[in-house]
Amino acid sequence: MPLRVELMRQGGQTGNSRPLYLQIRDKLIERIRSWQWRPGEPIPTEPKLAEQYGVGHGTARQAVGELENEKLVVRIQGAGTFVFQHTPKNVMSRFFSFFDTAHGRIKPGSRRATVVVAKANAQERRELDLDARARVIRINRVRTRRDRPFMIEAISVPESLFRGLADSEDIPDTLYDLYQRSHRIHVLRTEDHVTAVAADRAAARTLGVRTGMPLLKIESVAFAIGDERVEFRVSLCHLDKAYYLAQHK
Amino acid sequence: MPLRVELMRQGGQTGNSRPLYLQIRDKLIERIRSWQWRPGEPIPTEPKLAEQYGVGHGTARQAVGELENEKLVVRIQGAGTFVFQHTPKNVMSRFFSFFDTAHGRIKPGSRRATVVVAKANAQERRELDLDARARVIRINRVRTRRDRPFMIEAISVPESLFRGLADSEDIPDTLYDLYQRSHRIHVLRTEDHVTAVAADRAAARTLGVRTGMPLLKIESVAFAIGDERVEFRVSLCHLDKAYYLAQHK
DNA sequence: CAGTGGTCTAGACCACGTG
DNA sequence: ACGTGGTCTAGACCACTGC
Repeated sequence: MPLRVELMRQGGQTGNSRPLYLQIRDKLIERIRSWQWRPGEPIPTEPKLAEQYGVGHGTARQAVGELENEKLVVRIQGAGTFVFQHTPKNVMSRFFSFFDTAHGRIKPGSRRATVVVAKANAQERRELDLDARARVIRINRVRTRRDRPFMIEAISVPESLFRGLADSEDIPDTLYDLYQRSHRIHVLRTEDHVTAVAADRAAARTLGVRTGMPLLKIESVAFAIGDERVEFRVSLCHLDKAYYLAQHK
Repeated sequence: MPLRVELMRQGGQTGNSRPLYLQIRDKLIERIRSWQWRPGEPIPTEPKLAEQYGVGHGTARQAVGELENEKLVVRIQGAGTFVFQHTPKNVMSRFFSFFDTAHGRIKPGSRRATVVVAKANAQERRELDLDARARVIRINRVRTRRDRPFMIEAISVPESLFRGLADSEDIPDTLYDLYQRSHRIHVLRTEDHVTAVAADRAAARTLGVRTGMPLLKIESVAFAIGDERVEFRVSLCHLDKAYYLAQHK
């Protein structure tokens, strides 16, 4: 028996007349967020969604179009509509915005990753919206470029959302695909606060530069479905013949 | 007599079957680019566009929707659809991405603007796609924050696109609205290359910091309709309790 | 109140991917 | 060949703006 859902029609006297396609959008997002449809899996076809929700196919289509704009699904003509799946490749191209002046996007390596669990400090609590007693998992590592260190990353995530992450054998180059695969956390966007700082003694030694050398400092928060803050990251970069790319539209 | 335009219908045997709504989108963009419809002015209503191009209203609507996504027009329900108009306010919020750690977006002032015309150097020719003999207009100025210098801007634009700009009485705080108003150049996006550098003697003196102080350096190219490169800008910023914001989606 | 853009429907056909 | 998403049509009604 086909599932049917009641929606607030425009004619309703409640004044609660959010457009049908947005109400359906919300329900579809919830079905993705709740893991009913998993990354890489097809969602029902547009005619089926139209039938399930008792609307015309144009309206169902409009709802799916919203999900597509928010990059929650990918439509492939002739094949179907699939829940967006983070992969190392697309995570890199979407969220890793460091480029070599001559040779395109930097393909970073990784070194010396350490993982610890601790009580969240004030900055972590603020950036991740945590309460005073919350704990975080901290990942520290050095990223390399042509096998030489160029960036120090200090990553903090709420322990409550990432149970088990601290026990991981090793930390892969890209995390957002891991977050999605293993922790059902679907990162949709990041916000980077960028400044320039002088290398302190420790950073200088790690990066192989002189103390006082100008470094790019990026404080970044990642947001998941529902604009939930799920990761705080501080990166210190020594950019030699390289740059950080930002676009404004 | 109503204007009629011939479009390539899908049935056409040429194999040239670009969707109607995209063909119409192109024609609408051209009418905006050519100044037939000016910034702030309404474009024809959707029923009129449908009639002009001999398509259903849904198709005309889809074409206008594309323009809206590209921020070339603004739709206002009940009123009409208007060519997007840059204003100091919206230029700031869209393209000036410097924030005070405590108090939101920085509202910069401006000092000591100088304007000169010269032969384009190698970097300008590369960034602006100019040939060897091309000339540029260079604007140099110091931007202030709470009345103190915090950023040095060196702006270069092709003389061929900005005739008369060099004779301007004074340079306003925001340029993209001026470019649109006085030179018919509609900036749609910018691409920023960000690095950290040490302040040299001149920069340090201008910004009131010690030589060697880490500064944010931003090399930015502005693109207009048709992805034409229309401005190259180098900014040197001393960010004290402030940051540059970038978002990735 | 007339006219604008916004939502919704139903149906037709096209382009494409898969089996 | 079939089923998917993509395009296009025609018509109805709603929500909003401005006269």
